[in-house]
Amino acid sequence: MRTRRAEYSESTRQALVDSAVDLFTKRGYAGTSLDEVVKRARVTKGALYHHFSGKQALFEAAFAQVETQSIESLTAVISGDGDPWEVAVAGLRAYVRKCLDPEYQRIIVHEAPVVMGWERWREAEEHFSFGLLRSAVQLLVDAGEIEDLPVEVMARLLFGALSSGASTIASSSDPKRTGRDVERAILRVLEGLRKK
Amino acid sequence: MRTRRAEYSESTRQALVDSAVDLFTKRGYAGTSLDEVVKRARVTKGALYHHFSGKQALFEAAFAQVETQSIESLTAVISGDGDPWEVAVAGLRAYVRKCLDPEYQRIIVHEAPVVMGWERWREAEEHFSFGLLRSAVQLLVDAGEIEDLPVEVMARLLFGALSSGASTIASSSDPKRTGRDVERAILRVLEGLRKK
DNA sequence: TATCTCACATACCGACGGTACGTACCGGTG
DNA sequence: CACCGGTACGTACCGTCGGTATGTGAGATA
Repeated sequence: MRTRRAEYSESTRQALVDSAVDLFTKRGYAGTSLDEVVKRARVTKGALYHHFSGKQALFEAAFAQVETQSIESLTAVISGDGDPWEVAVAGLRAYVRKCLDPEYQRIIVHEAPVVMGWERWREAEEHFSFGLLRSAVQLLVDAGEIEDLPVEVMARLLFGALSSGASTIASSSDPKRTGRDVERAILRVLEGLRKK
Repeated sequence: MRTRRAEYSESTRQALVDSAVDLFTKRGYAGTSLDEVVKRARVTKGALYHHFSGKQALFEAAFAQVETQSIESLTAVISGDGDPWEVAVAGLRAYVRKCLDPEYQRIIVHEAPVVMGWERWREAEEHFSFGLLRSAVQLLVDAGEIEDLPVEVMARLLFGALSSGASTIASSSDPKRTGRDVERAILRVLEGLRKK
């Protein structure tokens, strides 16, 4: 049953999350006040605390929204069932591009581990970007394309390297050039792991 | 001229920084109140705001202290002038060990980029751990040990991978095993970049 | 229509970062 | 030795912000 009240409620919740994503991206978690969030969403703190248990919960909702959108755009790239190596390379490129999105970079890469705590962040990432990356690495190992080092660890290292690379690109004075360098370096590292 | 007054003052400042390092490590930046810091240092906020312009400045002092200690222990490892490759490997091992130190991991790796802002963190790191790592990479390239990809980018990627790897080890249920896996994986990546 | 419920709004509290101002003590000067 | 200037704090207070308790009105229910 889809009542009108429920629609209003969902709309309010969505407005709060959108506002949160926007402000957390611009000013960070600590720099964003809930008063600002509710003001931009044209509601009050009563609404916020009705939908979320607190600031942390609101952040996690913003986190989930950004990650969900990312997953959608990434799976579209990966779902093609061509040569595993080609697919993996395309996925890498797509992920680096994603990391350059301000929302993703600020909320997911930089703030989330601190705000949610590294342990909880890691757990949440299992179902999102990191989970996807690990499956990709697993595919490459299964296909015999790269050495079969422990997948979990390999994925972690790659994840860290990619995030760091994306941050470097984003704050570079010549993003285009740095972007090419990062891509080439990552590909070169993968080539180094490739079985002949 | 080393007056007694200056010694007292320096001692007070040091007590504040030590207290800050300890509390920031245990509870993080946001979770640490300045009242706690000054209480543990057995002074008041007046003293704190005499020595530091605010909470951020106190954090940066803590950051500098932890990094300075790290630099000292790392340069000791690297300063040996043996085979560049051996020195680099020893340096990598030493850095991963450093990342497992709670103070370093929490303050430098996790909190600093968020608290100081990524840009400022990057700038500060030029004179500390990252600067050291980049020189090490530069040495390997100059010695013709690895491919001469852009050093800056390579160092960034390696830095991110190492930090991520260290976090993985620290939160692993079997740190010893994970530690070995991370070391092996990193070395394997470097081998892949090695010129034949 | 009467009632109930829930999705908010309003008013308020305590904690915390930061500031203004007071003060005691050290170190130099006549 | 008396005096004085400045440094190194301590104390009292303010504004902001996250969180809570309670009121209320529109929409669902019978």
